[in-house]
Amino acid sequence: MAARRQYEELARQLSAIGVIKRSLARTLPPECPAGSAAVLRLLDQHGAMRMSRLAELLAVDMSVTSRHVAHVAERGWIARTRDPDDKRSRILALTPEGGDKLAELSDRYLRTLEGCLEDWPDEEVERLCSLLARLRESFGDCRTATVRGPHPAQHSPQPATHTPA
Amino acid sequence: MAARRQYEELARQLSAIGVIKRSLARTLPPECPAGSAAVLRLLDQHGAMRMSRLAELLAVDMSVTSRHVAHVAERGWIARTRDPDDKRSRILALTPEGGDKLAELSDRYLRTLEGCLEDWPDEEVERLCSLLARLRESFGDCRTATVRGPHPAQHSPQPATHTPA
DNA sequence: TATTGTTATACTCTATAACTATA
DNA sequence: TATAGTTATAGAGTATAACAATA
Repeated sequence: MAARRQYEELARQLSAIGVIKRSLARTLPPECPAGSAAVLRLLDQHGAMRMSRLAELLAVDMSVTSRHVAHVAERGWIARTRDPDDKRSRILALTPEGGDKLAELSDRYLRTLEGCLEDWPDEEVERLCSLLARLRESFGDCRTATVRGPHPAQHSPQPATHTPA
Repeated sequence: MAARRQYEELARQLSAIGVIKRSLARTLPPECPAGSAAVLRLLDQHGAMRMSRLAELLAVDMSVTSRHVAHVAERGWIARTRDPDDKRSRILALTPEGGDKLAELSDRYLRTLEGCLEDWPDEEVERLCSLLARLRESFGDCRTATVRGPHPAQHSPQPATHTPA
């Protein structure tokens, strides 16, 4: 259990990560913003899946997922087919064009990352990854146990417990 | 220099941090969203300063800073006074009311963080903080050296080199 | 009735560009 | 002419709620 001072520092660091994400997002072409890229990446990594599963991996609401998916589907980067076993569901799969797009994106994105972190030793990158993964786990686990405090607007029992990517 | 696989993993982790930030942001009262809270926090931490300095610490454009500042100023949480030495500038300072508000926010925010990370040893929190700080440094340093790639819409020479909080 | 997904609406955060006022 | 800051506008991302189709 760390000191409050450390949590303050962590809060500062977390709130400042935005600048990095925006920096990386700027490497993406205008027709494929970050949300769309994430959809392509997850479908490539995990294979075909349904909306609900994708929403879980993205860790956002399904309504948001639906919009991202519509965007990439309109451009032919993914295919949506009805699930024969449950006609409410749609199965999402990366198309060859989507695969090409993803390769192109990843190349630019990862080269930028490499460029910025070229002087980082392997182990540091590894360590950062695993600490971030663990951070997400810790947050996922305590999702229901939100601090109840003095101010009223509290959405008490949190919705579904996402367990993202 | 790490392997591409590691950068892919880091990219995944970075893109998934959003869920944590949103989780923490939900602890804030509606009248003081994250942007406003960040302004209060930085003025408390660094003392009075001008807009341009605050924009640098927030690592966002000054136009964005201006709006956040207007929001907290309207509520009496900060005071804006003209700089007598340069009447274009305005000096921003936390008011007592702003200090109270910040204390209230921080309490909720940090208790949530503590709750989620209660099983983390000190050193892990420390390590995560310093890796994140270093990540921001690495990105700040390579800000001008963006990868030039196949797609045209490249805002070549990046704007000012922010060196945030 | 419950679940899967879509759409409408609203809000936050951000950047670019045009503008005002000082320097 | 250049700089500090503001405002107008536009775009991305998100959530909530109402809805349609299916289970």
